[in-house]
Amino acid sequence: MTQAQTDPQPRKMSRDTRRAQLIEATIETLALRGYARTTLTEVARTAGLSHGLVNFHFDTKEKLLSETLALLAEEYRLNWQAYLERAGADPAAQLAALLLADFDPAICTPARLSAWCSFWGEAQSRPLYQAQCGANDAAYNACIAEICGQLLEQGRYEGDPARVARVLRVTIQGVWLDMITTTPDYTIEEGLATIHACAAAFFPRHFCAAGLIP
Amino acid sequence: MTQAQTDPQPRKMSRDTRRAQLIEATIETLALRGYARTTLTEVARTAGLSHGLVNFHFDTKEKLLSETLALLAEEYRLNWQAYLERAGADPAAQLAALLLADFDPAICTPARLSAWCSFWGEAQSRPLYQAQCGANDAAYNACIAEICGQLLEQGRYEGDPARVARVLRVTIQGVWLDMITTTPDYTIEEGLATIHACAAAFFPRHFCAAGLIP
DNA sequence: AGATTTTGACTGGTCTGTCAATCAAAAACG
DNA sequence: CGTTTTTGATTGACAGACCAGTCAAAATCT
Repeated sequence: MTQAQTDPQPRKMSRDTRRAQLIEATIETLALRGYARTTLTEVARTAGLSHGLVNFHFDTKEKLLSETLALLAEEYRLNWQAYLERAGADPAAQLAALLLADFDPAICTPARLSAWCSFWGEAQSRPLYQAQCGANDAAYNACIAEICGQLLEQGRYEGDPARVARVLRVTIQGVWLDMITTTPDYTIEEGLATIHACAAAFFPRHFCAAGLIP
Repeated sequence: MTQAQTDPQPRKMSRDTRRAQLIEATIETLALRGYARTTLTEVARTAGLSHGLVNFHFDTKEKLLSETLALLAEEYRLNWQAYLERAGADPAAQLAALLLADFDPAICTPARLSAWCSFWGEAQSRPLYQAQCGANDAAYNACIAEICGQLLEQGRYEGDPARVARVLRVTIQGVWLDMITTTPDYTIEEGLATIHACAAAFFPRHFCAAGLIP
């Protein structure tokens, strides 16, 4: 977060450090003010820097926003892939890991959720969204569909893998949206419970309201 | 849609007609350009009018957007309540009606979905969203939770009514988001099939992939 | 000293909201 | 019924504010 205002920050920092700092400030500003009122001056002030620096490091506002979205997409991808890797080979455990991943406290913060929502809401940024997230989204979809397919087969459940996978995915997205738009007090636990209820409906012998059945 | 540009529109029209016309143009503009790039001039041009008229009829841009959201919220509420009324007293039929309602071609248009998304994404408009939609959302939630409760009991299903209801609701929202953000070609039928798959998972003796079981 | 980062004033452009003038329909009048 | 007046919708030019991007100068580092 901002160590702004009263800081004797080292004047010169590595390019990457400054860029990361500005991107983080962009996420915060998107969350706090929304896409429409996110100005370079506001981003710079949140980072405790002057607005000229934004153009120095990113050339244009568009590139700043583009790289912000790229960062969000990349950290999202790394997160679920890490969870998946730790889950082993069992499809039920893999699915449980994927569901947990999206509620990891590093990913599922108010600021990041709001920032995502800002990008979704901005029609202008939809081609940008496709460019930055299309490949990742496709990989995620293929992955969760594959896992659901295995689990359906293993548990002799009925259902179309692609549709079950899509329900799980959009339920997560819908819960995310809920966490942003509804009045405060929607905890990560409640979000997880909702998605686990959904998983339990499709895979009652593998999931319950509390999550994966051991 | 716009009969703009080449029109010999009657010069004087009723206040309400013009206001409705401008609100419709606002929805289109939000969908096409996003919240951030929605300007009064653009709205007016879409409506085939001069931009001075917007301020004449709505005073400020903020009020225009506020009334646009109010219209969306109201037509949404009227729609699901009408579906519900036609459904009779059976909870399964009521739930089927609620699910269908959100994919009614009058509600579920690209422009309207995008406009909703614009409002969700704009942090600034979140208090406005609560003010305009909070009561409606609460009524909807209470309604679908009640119906799910009845259906759970009637069918001797297991599950928490509030959570089942929330899964269904956020799945609809998630599908809506999908229909906007993913590359084209996501039909209403596919959306309905997804939500029906979800309902079938919770209520397998009442719903199947094709919808309500007769 | 030379290289690089950082600042903040400045510019050109865009947007919102205002307003005086215009215009068409309705009302009042002869 | 034709003419004039009134009403109120409509227009487009304009002012004030704000913002992205530029740049010369300053600060800092090597």
